[in-house]
This record gives sequence, structure tokens and C-alpha cells, in this order.
Amino acid sequence: MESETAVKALSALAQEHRLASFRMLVQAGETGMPAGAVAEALGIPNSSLSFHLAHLTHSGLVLQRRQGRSLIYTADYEAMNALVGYLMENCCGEAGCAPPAACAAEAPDERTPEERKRA
Amino acid sequence: MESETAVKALSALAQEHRLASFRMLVQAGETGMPAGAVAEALGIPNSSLSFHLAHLTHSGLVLQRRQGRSLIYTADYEAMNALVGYLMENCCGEAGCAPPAACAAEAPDERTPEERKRA
DNA sequence: CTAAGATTTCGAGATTTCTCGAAATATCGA
DNA sequence: TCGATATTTCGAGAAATCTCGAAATCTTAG
Repeated sequence: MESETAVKALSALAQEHRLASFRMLVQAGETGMPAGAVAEALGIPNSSLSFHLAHLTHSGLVLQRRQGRSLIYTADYEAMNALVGYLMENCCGEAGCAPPAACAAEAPDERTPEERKRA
Repeated sequence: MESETAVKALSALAQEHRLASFRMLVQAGETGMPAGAVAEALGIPNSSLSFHLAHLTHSGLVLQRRQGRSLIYTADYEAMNALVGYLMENCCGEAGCAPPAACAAEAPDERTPEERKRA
């Protein structure tokens, strides 16, 4: 992972609302959440949240897909694992620590067949 | 971990020089590095690096101890593990993913007995 | 106690970020 | 096609951040 990529990802997470959004998406699994639901859950204006979700998406930590009128956001677990791996790389020098965590989501996909085609 | 604590830690890491410094300290293990050595390795003015190291220290990700005229900085592995754990908390909802990584440094302590007293 | 070494604090300009209402865009149902 | 729903884009002011030379602080050696 490039240093610049990591800085972008960390910058994306270094903000109250974006961190809360990201954690919410991480816990939501592959199913994800529509923008409106996140905005409501966090109690912030849609336009503000949109700004933050775009930031997270551009950073590569979050993925977007359309489902009808809604845009569904999901956490990108690969990107998250890569970021954590980069942070802990060669941890403790020669000592060698536990390998970095890896989250591999496999939550049920509740999309309709029609929706699956678009993704 | 509090949300505010996490934002502080992530903000601290969301900057080119600070991220580079932190990774350098993570790899340096418990031995740590003096401020000057980090500044030289990164090729930035002492005053600039001092600003960044202070930022990292206040965020709780880095520890400082004095050794003679030098101030030695070390990564705080517990804080790092806590941050990663917070990010990945309840990852993937009910699916349940691999447990978060945990780095426990155990590098040789090369301080003199006299220095150990001060720490 | 005084000089030399290692770092930090101060100061001020340049740049970036956050916020949120209003207007614009995209999709769906009838 | 028209209206309703879901989100994003625009705009501009307020606030926070980065940079780095010069001066100040703290520590150790002689």
C-alpha cells in the first residue's frame, strides 16, 4: 500500500461523522445501508452526510451501489484490512508480532436477482 | 474506546509526516528513536517534526521518555491495538469475522538500570 | 557555573476542511 | 410524461492545520 493511499484513508476516518458512518457500515456487513438511513441514524443533514460519504468513497474505504432510488453504501473490507496491515507492518521490529487481523465479510446478500445484475 | 479518542488518533495518523513517523516507531519496537533521528530519517526540519511528534503524543499513540539530552519516542502498541479494535468492532454484523490483530512488543530493553528508574 | 547539544515553543501566512440551505440530478410509479 | 422520492452538487463563511526560522528551555559535560 502506498503511503498516500493510507493518508487518504486515515484522513477519511479522522472525522467524527465519517468515523461513525464507517463503523456503522462495517457493522452492517455486505448488505450495507442507504445514504438516507445513515443520515437519519447520525442525525445530520443529508447534504452534510453526502459530503462525508463521498469523502469515504473517494478514499476507497467505502463502496457505493444503486438500488432503485437509493444509493447503498458498504464498507470495503479489503481496503480496511490493507490499511490496518500497513499501519502494523513489521510491528516491533525483529520481535515479530501477531499477524494483522483480516475481516472477510460473508453476510447474506438480500438483493434481488435483478439488483445483482447491476452491481 | 471513546469516539473522540479514536478521531484524535486517526487525525494524528492522517498526515504524511506523522504517519511515516508512527510507522517508523512501530517498527523500532520498545527501543524507540530520539526525535532528531526521526527528523533526519524523514528529512524534515526539527521544528516541524517536533510539532508532529507532539501531535502524536497528545493523541495517545506515541510515548515519550527522556534519555540524557534526547527525548526517545516509542509507539504505544496498546493504543494502536485499541484503535484497530474500535474500527473493526462487530465487523460484518452477525457473521463474525476474525478477531482484531494485537501487537504485543517484547523487544529487548537496552536501557541502563539508571534509565529504567526514570521511566 | 558556563558552554554546547537536543528539542520545543512562538508567530504568522498559506492552505484545507466542515457545514448546511438551496438548487440540480436521477429513478420510479401511475 | 408528471410528480414524488432519494441524493448530490454548489457556494461561501467559519474554523482548523501545516510550515519552518528564530528564540527559548532543559540537560549534561567540564
